Amino acid sequence: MVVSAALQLLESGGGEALTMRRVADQIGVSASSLYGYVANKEELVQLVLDRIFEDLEVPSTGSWQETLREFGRALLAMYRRHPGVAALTLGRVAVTPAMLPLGERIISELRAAGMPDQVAAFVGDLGGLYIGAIAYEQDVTPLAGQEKEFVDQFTGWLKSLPADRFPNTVALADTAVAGSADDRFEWGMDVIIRGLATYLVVPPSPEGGWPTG
Amino acid sequence: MVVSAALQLLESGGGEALTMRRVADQIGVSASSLYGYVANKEELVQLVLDRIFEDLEVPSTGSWQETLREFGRALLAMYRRHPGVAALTLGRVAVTPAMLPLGERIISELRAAGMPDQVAAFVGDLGGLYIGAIAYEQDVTPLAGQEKEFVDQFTGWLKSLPADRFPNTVALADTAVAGSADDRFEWGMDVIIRGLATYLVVPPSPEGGWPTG
DNA sequence: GTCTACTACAGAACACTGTTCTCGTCAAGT
DNA sequence: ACTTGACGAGAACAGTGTTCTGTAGTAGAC
Repeated sequence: MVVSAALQLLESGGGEALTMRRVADQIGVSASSLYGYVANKEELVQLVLDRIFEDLEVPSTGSWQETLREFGRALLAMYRRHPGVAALTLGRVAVTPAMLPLGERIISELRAAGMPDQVAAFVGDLGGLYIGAIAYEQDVTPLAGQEKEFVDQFTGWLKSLPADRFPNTVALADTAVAGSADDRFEWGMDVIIRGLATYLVVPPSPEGGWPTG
Repeated sequence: MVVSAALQLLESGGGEALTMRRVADQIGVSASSLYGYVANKEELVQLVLDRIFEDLEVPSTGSWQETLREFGRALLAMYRRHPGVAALTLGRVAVTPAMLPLGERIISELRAAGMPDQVAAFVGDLGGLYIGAIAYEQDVTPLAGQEKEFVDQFTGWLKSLPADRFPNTVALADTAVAGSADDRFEWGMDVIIRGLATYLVVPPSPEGGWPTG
């Protein structure tokens, strides 16, 4: 009830809209009465996080690489559906009951593929941080119409730098902003997955390309 | 003047201490008068970020791997010296003038090592996100004395899960929380650096270990 | 039937936040 | 001497999370 109202507020207004008074209004109750349902805002946030991760599941693919990639995409898509949530997961020990089956499946798949235990245990931390940070960044980034103008202005600034002091920065100005946000996200996941692959006890064959799925 | 006061507040009280009224008090001025020095809090934050990145420099090492690693450590150490700053960089297009020489040096080193332009241009984004997210997490995490107790409690919770439904989670409970925060950070950088190495136009020789410096 | 205990809620209040508006003071320029 | 402009203080506004106090209504006990 209260978490549904909170989710609705997040969807329509982002993280700043998640206010005790607004949640109370949403369910037709005074702000002070909210504290009958919930101890404080922190508890409300935890409930929201748990609810949200209930909708996620780890896809069944052939390879652990593709599983990680697909799950990462689903996670990012979920963050995008609920703006403001990424900011809530960062800076919080965001391990809710709903996450347990997800972590279990991923660890299982990684171990089955021959990944050392230490790596399998840490990969959730690394991936969660990366995707959470990306989602947070895109949350707060200037949106829609302004974005292109902003990017152009930023590129222009980089290009206008003195080429003798910043030759590489100037040279790569266009490259740095090339590609969509999705492209950058996919590339980052690629780096991480390629890095993880080097920990396999059965090393991949170098010729024929790296196992990126 | 104002940024020095702001930095002092961050050092002693963390991110929540950075308040316009407190900054004003620190320099012996009323809150409203602060707006004579600074347009708004956002501008003050940008000034703080720029000041902070002035103290950083990219070390000169033999390999690009060691350079990335050393710079990453310096960045994390800087975040730790100034609690609350990591939260400011995340969710903000945190490219200040003081960062330009740093980015230039890193891009230069990567290109010289044979890294494709696209990778060299993106690596700052990926690394900055990862380190910023880690620093933010450690910022907000319960500190000092409580930490060990909290970790033990968390491990206990994981181990108490039904082993038939979460066999891998239970099995790796100890492994997941093993190692210090620094260990986890170093490992994450290792994954990223190993992943980046796979993009080199001159591929590293697989036998003899991966080039992790 | 009456009284009591308890629950759910509302309203006001407190200590904050960023920001703006208005006012006063004081030094420099003409 | 008078004006102008800068500088800063104080109050105020619209918010925030949270707590305290009071007030209905309702269930159960005698």
